[in-house]
Amino acid sequence: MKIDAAVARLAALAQASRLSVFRLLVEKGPDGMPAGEIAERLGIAPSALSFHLKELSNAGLLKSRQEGRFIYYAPDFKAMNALLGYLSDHCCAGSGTPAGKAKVCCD
Amino acid sequence: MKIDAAVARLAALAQASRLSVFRLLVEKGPDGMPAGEIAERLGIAPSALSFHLKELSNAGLLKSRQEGRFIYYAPDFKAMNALLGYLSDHCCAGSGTPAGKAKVCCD
DNA sequence: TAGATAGTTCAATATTATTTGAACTATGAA
DNA sequence: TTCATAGTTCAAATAATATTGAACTATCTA
Repeated sequence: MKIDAAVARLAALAQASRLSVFRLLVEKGPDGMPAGEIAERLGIAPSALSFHLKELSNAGLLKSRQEGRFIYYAPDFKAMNALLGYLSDHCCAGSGTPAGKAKVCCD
Repeated sequence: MKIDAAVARLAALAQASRLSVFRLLVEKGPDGMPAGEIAERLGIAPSALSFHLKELSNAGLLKSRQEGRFIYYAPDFKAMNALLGYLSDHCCAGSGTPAGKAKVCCD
């Protein structure tokens, strides 16, 4: 992963509403959750949620699929994993575990 | 770690200059590097660097110590590790490894 | 078809971040 | 004490983000 992608993903997660959205979707799992339900559960206005979902999607952290008139959003676990790998390799070496050797998250 | 601290740390890293600073300091190790050398190596204006160092420090990601008229900055590996643990637990479960069981980074 | 529901987009506003250069503080050396 | 160095702080300008409500598109149901 390049530094620009890492910055983009970190920025996507560096906002309370978006981090809450992402956490909720991770909890929900790969099937995802329709936008309306996310909005309702987190108390976010629909248009604001759309904006945040787009930010997360543009950063590559969310996948979506349309089902009828619902749009289901789910985490892209590979992308999140890549981010954790990047942080582990470049931002946490030098204190014991050598870069690239740390086991991170969900493989 | 609470969500607010996670957001603060993510925001601190979600900026190209700051992520570069943090990476450089991780590479350098626990002894740290004086502000001037960071500025020179990364080509950042002193006042801008001060601003970014403060952001990273406020987020808890950097330690500093004064030595003569130099101020050495070094990563707080524990803080970074806590962030990775948070992300691993809350933002990456549901895809194999159960939350809290993933091995992250530099223990 | 019309009406209702699910989401998005847009424009306006408000809020936060970032950069710049000048002024400032503190330490060390002559 | 005076000068130079290392860094920080401040205020102003700019740029990037986030929120709101209204208008819009697409899908479903009657």
